[in-house]
Amino acid sequence: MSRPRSDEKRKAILDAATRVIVTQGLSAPTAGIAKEAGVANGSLFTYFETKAELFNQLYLELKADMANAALTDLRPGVDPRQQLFQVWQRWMAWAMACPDKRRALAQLDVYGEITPETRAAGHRTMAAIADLLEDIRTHGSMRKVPMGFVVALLNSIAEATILAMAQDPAHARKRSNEGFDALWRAVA
Amino acid sequence: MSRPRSDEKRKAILDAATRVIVTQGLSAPTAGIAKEAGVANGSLFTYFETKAELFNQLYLELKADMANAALTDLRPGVDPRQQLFQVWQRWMAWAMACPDKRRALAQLDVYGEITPETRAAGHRTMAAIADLLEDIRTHGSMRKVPMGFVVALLNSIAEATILAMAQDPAHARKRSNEGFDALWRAVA
Amino acid sequence: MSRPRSDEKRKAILDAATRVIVTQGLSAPTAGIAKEAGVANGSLFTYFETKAELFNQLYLELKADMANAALTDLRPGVDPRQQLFQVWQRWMAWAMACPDKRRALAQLDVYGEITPETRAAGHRTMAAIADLLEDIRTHGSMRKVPMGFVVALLNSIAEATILAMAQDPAHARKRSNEGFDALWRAVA
Amino acid sequence: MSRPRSDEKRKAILDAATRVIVTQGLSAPTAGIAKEAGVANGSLFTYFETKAELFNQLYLELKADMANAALTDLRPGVDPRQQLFQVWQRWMAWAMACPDKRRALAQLDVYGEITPETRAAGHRTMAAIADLLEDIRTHGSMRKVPMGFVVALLNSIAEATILAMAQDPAHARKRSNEGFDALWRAVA
DNA sequence: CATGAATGAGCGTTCATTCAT
DNA sequence: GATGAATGAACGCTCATTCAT
Repeated sequence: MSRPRSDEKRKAILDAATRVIVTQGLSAPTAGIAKEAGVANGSLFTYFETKAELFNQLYLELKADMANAALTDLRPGVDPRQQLFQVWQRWMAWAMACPDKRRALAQLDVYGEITPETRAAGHRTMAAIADLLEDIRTHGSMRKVPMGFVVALLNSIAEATILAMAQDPAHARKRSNEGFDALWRAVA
Repeated sequence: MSRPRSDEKRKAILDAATRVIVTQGLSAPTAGIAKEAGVANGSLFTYFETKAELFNQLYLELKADMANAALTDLRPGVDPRQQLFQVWQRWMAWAMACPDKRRALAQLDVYGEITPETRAAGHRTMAAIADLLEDIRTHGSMRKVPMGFVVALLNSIAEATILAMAQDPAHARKRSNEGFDALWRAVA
Repeated sequence: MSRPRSDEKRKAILDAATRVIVTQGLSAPTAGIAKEAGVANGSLFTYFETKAELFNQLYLELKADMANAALTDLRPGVDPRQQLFQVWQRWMAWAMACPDKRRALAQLDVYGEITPETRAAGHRTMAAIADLLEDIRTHGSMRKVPMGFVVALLNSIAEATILAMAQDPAHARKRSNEGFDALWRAVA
Repeated sequence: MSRPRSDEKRKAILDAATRVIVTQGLSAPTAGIAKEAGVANGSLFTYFETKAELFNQLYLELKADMANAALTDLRPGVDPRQQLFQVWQRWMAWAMACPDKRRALAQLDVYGEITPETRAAGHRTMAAIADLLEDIRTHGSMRKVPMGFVVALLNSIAEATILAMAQDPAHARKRSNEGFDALWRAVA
C-alpha cells in the first residue's frame, strides 16, 4: 500500500559497499557507500540499521556467494579427491573472477564488529565443503586431528593460494594446482 | 630529525600501542595510546610523525620480535627437518607466550596503511627462515614452486595453527605438532 | 483544506502525542507519536501540517480540557469565594486525575513554537475564570492591579500547588486547601 | 607546562550559551554556541563533556548569579519583612538588568537533562532566602504548611511578577511592589 | 623536549517532511 | 486517503594533528 522496500536497492547498497570497501577500506563513510549506490545517505539506514549491520550482512552475502560458487555442480558420488579438486578449482575461479568480492571479504573477516552469530552463519554456508573434507580427513593422515583445525588449514592454504594467484595472474592456473597439491598432501 | 631523546618513551608508546590495539582495535585513538604509555598525547607525535608511522614501526618491531624468537639458537649444521621443527616450536611458543603481540601483529597485518616498504622490511627479518625453507624446498615436492608461494604457505599454516592453539590452549602442544606435520607434508 | 476524514484518527494522534511528550519530551520524533497512535508516520502529516501545528493544537486541546473541567457546574449566583473555591477544587482534581495531560501541557507551555495566537486562544478558554476573578479583584486588595497580572498570579500559584500535590499525593487535599488559602489572601 | 585551560574561555562559552539559548532555544546547535563564543566547536567539548553537561553547569551558574544578586548586603538583624523586601527588590532588579540570564534560566529549568543533583545544588544557592522565609513562615498563617511548598509559592509568585515586569517595563516598579504585597499576604 | 589545550574536518545517525504506490 | 520508503540537512561528538606555553 506504499512503496515497498526494494530488494534492488538493498543489493545496490551491498554492491556499492563491496566496491567502496575495496578502495577505501572498512572506515569508508556510509555516505560514500550510499552515494555509490545511488541512494540518499539516510536511505542506507532504512535497509541496514547501522554500519555494523550492513557489514555483517555483506559478510554473509559474500561468504554465501563464495560457497555457492565453490559448490556448484558438486557430484556426491565420485572420488573425494576429484570432488575436492572441483570445489577448489571453482573456488579459485570465483576468487579470480570477483576480485572485489574477495578483497572485501578479506577485509570484513577482520572487521571488529562481525558478530559470532554472523561468523557461525558464514561457516554454515560452507558446511558442504566441510562434509566433503571430513570424509577425506577420516581416511588420511589427519584422522586424529580435530575437524575444525583441518578446515582452518584448508582455508588458510586457499587464502595463500588466492593471494599468490592475484599477485601473478599469468600463472594463476599453475598456482592453483600447486596449492591444491600442497593441500592434498597436508590433509589427505 | 635526529633520534628523539628518550628511547624508553618510544618503547613505552610501542608497548602501549600493542596493548591498546588488542583491546580496541586499529581505530583506537592515539590519545588513548599516549595515556596508556603515560605520556601526553602531543608527545606521541614527537616520536612518531603520524599514527600510520607509529603502526608501521610497531609492525616491524613485532615482526622482528617474532622472527628473533623463532630463530634463537638455530644451529645451521643439523638436519633441515630438525632445524625447521625447532624454528616452528619456538615460533609457536612465542605466539603462546606473547598473545598480545601476536594479536596486535595480526591486526596490523591488515592495516591499510602499512607500506610496501614496511612489509618488505618485515619479510627481511624472516630471511633466515626463508633460507632454511629454500633448502627444504629444492629437495622436495615443491622443487618447481616459486619460493614466495612456499613462504606464504608456511605463514598461512602457522597462522592457522596459532589460532587453533589459542582457541584450545590445553591441546596447544598437540596442535603445534599436527600443524608441523601438515606443513612438512605440504612443503617437503 | 477541508476537515480530514477521520476525527477519530485525529484524536488518536493527539492522545498519543500527550503520552509520548510525557515520556520523551517535546523532542520526541513524530514517527514515535504516529506509531503510538497506530497510524503511519506519513498520515500524521495529513492531520497536522507540521510538528509545530500538532503541538499548537494539542496545547489548545489540553488547555480547553482543563478549563472545561474547572468550570463544570459553576453556579453564577453564589458567593465569589465559594465559586472560586469550586473552580480551584475542580482544577486540582483534574490535574491529579489526568497527570499526563497536565505534564504534557506544562511542557508545551515552554515549547518554542507555540504561537501568540494559540496562546491567546488558550487564554480565552479560561475567560470564565478570569471573569470570576475580575469580580473578586475589584472588591479586594488588588483593586488597582491590572487584571492580567492577577490572572498570572492565579496561574502561578495553581501550578505550584499542583506540583506540590503531585510530589506528595498523600497530602494532596491538604496542599490544595493551603494553596487556595494563599491564593485568596493574595488576591482577595 | 602547557597552555592552561582558560577560565576566560569557559566563561565565554557559558555567556555565549546564555545568549544563544535566548534566541534559539535549548535545541541550539553546540557549533553555534562555540562560534558565538569565538572558539572552535571541538573546544567546547574540552570545557564541557557534553551539551547536557554544559547546560547543567550554566543552570547552576545562572542560579548562583541570581541568588548572589538577591542576597547582596542582606542584614540579618532587621525586621524580616524589610529583609524579604530587600531580597525581593534585588531579585527583581537582577531580572530586569539581565533579561538574557533570566530567560535562559527559565528555559533551562525545563530542560529534560538537568540532573537532580544540579537542581539540588541550585536550591542550595538560595538557602539563605529559604532561611529567611522559614523565619517568616513560622510566625504567620503558613505556620503549618511545609516549607518546601512555601518556597515553591515564593518562586512561582516571583516568576509571575518578573514576567509581568518584562511585559510592561514602564510599570516594572509598580508590578514589583504589587507582587511583593501579594506574596506577603500569601505567606506571612 | 614535554604538555595538553586548540582546531576543525569528518562521521554515524536521526528525523521532519515529501512522495510513489 | 493511507502507507511507509525516500530524502538530505542537521547534529553531537571524536580525533589526528598542531601549537602555545
